[in-house]
Amino acid sequence: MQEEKLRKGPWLEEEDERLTAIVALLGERRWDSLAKASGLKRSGKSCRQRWKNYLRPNLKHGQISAEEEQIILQLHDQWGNKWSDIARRLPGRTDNEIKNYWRSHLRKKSQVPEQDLMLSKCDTDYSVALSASNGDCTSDKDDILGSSMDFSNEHKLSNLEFPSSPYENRLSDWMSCWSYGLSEMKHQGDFCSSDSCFCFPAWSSDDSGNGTSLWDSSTSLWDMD
DNA sequence: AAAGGGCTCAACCGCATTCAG
DNA sequence: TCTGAATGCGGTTGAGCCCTT
Repeated sequence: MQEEKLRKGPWLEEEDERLTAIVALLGERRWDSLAKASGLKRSGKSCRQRWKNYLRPNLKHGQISAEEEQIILQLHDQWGNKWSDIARRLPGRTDNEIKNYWRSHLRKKSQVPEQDLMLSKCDTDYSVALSASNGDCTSDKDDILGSSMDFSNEHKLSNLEFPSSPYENRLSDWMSCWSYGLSEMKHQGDFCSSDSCFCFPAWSSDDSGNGTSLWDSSTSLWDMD
């Protein structure tokens, strides 16, 4: 059997759309399976990274503000190269973005030599960190559904092959609901995100919208049973 | 206008950690 | 408890853009 070669390099718009749609459907986990399910010739790892750093809703893509810069400087002073920790204090920013920004803009500004930073790391009161606001829930991806859904027809999700783990079996079942689910979601007109998770407002059922969501917010898991 | 050097940022890589069976 | 898979993280790379000469 010949393993198909995985794509590398910059992502195409179509790939982004596919990934966005499949993550909306299946959630942010099991990236390998998700990569296969999407039909993308990308590794799960690559999909995960693309999602986290670029496609995830609520990401800010604009310039880092002066306040944000101050925060980065301050936290980097405190914690060193803990990019993911710093990113958590800056809603909408990714660790990658902060890391790049620090390297290109702030490294020279930083007063502390890099090797000393590791010594000064401490778990001081994180409250410095800025109660970051969250209101910024607007998403550029409002039209995700509209622009991406056609691929379900073109790319034959039904042809997917999954190994036989329980999750993947259930995933297969899910895929068979694909078309129905999408049209239903589209009808609902809104699948919003909260933090890093998508949740479908109502998955199925009657016209009144009293559907049952399969997203279990208490466990942060999809209820596939 | 062309060359080249520096900068930015998306993406890759490898290791560490966590999770699930 | 062990082991393999999945995920998280930080460092590095490289393409493309911009600025200077």
